[in-house]
Amino acid sequence: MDDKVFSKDNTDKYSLRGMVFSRLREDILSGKYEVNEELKEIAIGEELGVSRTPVREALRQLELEGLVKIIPNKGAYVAGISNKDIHDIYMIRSYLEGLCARWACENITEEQLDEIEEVIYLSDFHVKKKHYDQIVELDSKFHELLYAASGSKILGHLLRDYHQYVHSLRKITLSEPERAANSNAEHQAILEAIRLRDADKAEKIAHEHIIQTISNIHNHKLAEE
Amino acid sequence: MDDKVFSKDNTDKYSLRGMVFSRLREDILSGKYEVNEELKEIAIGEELGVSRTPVREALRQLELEGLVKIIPNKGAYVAGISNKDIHDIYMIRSYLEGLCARWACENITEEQLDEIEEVIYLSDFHVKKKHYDQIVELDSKFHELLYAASGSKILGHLLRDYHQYVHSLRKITLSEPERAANSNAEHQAILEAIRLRDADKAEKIAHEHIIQTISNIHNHKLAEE
DNA sequence: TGATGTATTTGTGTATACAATCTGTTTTGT
DNA sequence: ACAAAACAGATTGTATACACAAATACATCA
Repeated sequence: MDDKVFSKDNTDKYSLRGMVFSRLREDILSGKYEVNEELKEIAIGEELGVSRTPVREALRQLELEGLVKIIPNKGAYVAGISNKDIHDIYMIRSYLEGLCARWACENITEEQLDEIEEVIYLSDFHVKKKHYDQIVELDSKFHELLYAASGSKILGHLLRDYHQYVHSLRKITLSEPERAANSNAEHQAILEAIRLRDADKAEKIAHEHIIQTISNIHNHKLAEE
Repeated sequence: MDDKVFSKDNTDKYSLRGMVFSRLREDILSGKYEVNEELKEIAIGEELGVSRTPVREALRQLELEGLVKIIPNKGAYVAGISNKDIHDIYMIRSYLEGLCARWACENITEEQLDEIEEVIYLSDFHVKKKHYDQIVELDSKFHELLYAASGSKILGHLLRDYHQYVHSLRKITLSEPERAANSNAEHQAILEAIRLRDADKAEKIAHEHIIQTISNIHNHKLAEE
């Protein structure tokens, strides 16, 4: 529900530009637009009931995120992300989450450790009850807390970006019961390693945690088709 | 010289927005603005001789890059990057360049291998002649070719971003003769590993290559102060 | 008929005007 | 004297108007 916690900036729902930005990103990621489809500022503006200005700003930002390709004096086109892109993002994340866990070993406070423990504990409960929405929410929270614990503005920024990027996918991946339980067990293991300040182990487990997620997505995709 | 090669999008010099964007980024990274200094749209517009519109769009994009913090209805403030941020970026890069080298093992073509070899060969020459500008240029080119060889749009995008980010710094780091020579030797080693399709080795060397750069920067910083 | 040049259309690039919002201060009432 | 409210100034948020560039269609000419 409360997406604010995970958004690093004010890019969200507090201005027309933010609205258009989120909306377009959602629509592109969800496949509402064809890849290479032209995004006309006026048309989008009319559809959303705003003028060109917020639309323009949103498009320029989406370009930086790589979801839109802008050709000067010509137009904006949907870039979209392929299955390979998604796979790449997870691979990249696997490395960076590892690094994040490593840094967390050096920087995390007792309070943060407790907070993460609480999240895992709560998540365990919801896994048993099969409350998938809460599980997804708590999974996000776990990673968010880890990002904060890394003590790195840059790394946090980056991981949050990718996290949001694949957010829609994650709802799917975690909705498979066994995976949700395993995932939580892995979170537990990461926490333990960090608590013991075992950087090598924490990095390794966090890394493998994301790799696990990849194979899970892969299975899911196969099952779909 | 030819910066275009490294820019993934048209964010550069082909529009007022692009101009303002590059200019502001440069100015923020080079420390022309104080951290937390307010960036007023009108003032910047007047200084650069453009209206608010391109300035606004540039600021919104810089926010996404993390260089500017925008408080809604209030203003834009310089976020800047600290020495720790730079260190973090290099650490992140060390992992990602490793991954990049790994993927290059799987995807690189013979032509690309030859091209990289040529760059290294040329660079060797300029190192001996102490042509620092060309060395920096070729170093950029080496990495750029590797990014392309990874076959990953996402990873390439990301690494190019960070590469640009620390571009000003890199001019310094490579201008130390021994480092330039060592750096080139490391490039050679990376190339060899990739040619032999030894992913583990390629990843390891590429990773350590960036780590080396970090300690070099560290030394340099110490020498400065 | 085909090619070329021009006019029209469409859409972006930029500038400016106006509305909403925030901040700090002054004023006013107790 | 102090607190709360109202006001003034500045700055951003949005809308609109105009300028420019690109694409297209059509007409003209070889």
